[in-house]
Amino acid sequence: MYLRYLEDLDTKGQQTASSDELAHLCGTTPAQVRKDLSFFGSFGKRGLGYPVHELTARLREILGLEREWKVVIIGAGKIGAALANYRGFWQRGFRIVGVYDKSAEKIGHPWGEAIVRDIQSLEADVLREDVPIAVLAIPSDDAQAMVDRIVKAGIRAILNFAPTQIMVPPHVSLKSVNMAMELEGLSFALTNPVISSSVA
Amino acid sequence: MYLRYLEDLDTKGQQTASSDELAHLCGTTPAQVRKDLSFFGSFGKRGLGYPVHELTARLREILGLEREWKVVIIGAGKIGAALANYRGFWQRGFRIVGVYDKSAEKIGHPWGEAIVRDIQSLEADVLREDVPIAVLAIPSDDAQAMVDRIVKAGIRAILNFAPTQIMVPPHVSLKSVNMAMELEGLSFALTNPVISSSVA
DNA sequence: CTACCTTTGTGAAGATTTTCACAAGCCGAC
DNA sequence: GTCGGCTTGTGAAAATCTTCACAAAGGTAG
Repeated sequence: MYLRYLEDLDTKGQQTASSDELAHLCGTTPAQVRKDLSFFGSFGKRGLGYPVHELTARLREILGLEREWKVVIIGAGKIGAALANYRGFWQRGFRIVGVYDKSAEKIGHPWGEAIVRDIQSLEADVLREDVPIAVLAIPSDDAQAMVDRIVKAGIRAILNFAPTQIMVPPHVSLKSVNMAMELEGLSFALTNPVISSSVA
Repeated sequence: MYLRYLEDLDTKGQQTASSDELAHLCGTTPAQVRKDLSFFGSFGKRGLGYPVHELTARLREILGLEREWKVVIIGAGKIGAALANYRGFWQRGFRIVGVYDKSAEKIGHPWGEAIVRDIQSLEADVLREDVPIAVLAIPSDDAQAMVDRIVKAGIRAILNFAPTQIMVPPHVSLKSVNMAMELEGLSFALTNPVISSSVA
């Protein structure tokens, strides 16, 4: 999040930013900003603030965004389409090297700039190209089995959009996005205005 | 999350579930399950576990899912399309009553089962139909201005997909989903295998 | 060079969340 | 009945996270 706003400031040509300013932009507190950044090192100058350009570069380095990452998308549905077309991914160095589906109607057809491939060839492709990241946009029922397959093929990080709990071995990183659950959280907040403010 | 798995168990006809079983399904601990549920009441029977069907109903009630919620989608792009077609929303009682865009090429054209409307008519529609929830799937630069508009029109909850910080008055609920940031988290985990396990 | 204003970095304090551990209660068997 | 095996609900302890508050340090003006 800090990177997101530091890049804005850098584009605007701002030289330095105080923890106070970053906190306002990110919706947090100055103390939080300082503690967070201090985890990775001592980047600021007392009396001045943080050097925007330098800190931006440093955060990109810490996050591993100075290189390109190959990504496969599994499931050529609407969610996959939204992700593939999302400019933010490309800008951040994520390169979609393949889109896979199991449905015969989709296989072989063009899809954005890529062509949908048969999911049968996924393992071989991932192994050959050494792809580290997979985005999972398939139905819940198939999700865990697919995860087991791609983990065996060498995938080391998974972004999961199936609304189900996924198990991965400890060396594999997993993030899940569950849009229905987010909406349900809003429903809860609307239904219980008082409680929800204390539960967040 | 508990609801998600309780519904599965209920469909399978399972009568009761222990905190141990729920914890395994949800990827948490039995103590956590019991504390979480105890916040809302005392639903279990000692020696037996929680009554699946009854607890399911109770959680749906707590979450406000026993009614229908009108939702407008703002931004007729790929993300909006993915959401509109997402069966999970309908199943949970979220009814998409309108899709809005500002681009003249999209306005008036069919889009799923709805027709894309001019964003100029958004305020009037929201006021007339008393729509409580908006999904924001537009570029970051326009997001805050749009939020201010729809809040003024009476929207009380917002699900934001723009990768930017949004400010809302205290009576409005906000959830943000930032897919680029999720992927960056994975990049960080791949780059710093040791640290990331301690930072999560 | 000094006085003063600003802002970081960080131990310590405070707040919150998670885990522990066990009494209380339910069930079935005998 | 009552015994024994389970499982909840919950205070208390432990762990974690956030905020406070202030010494240390950079900058600037005179």
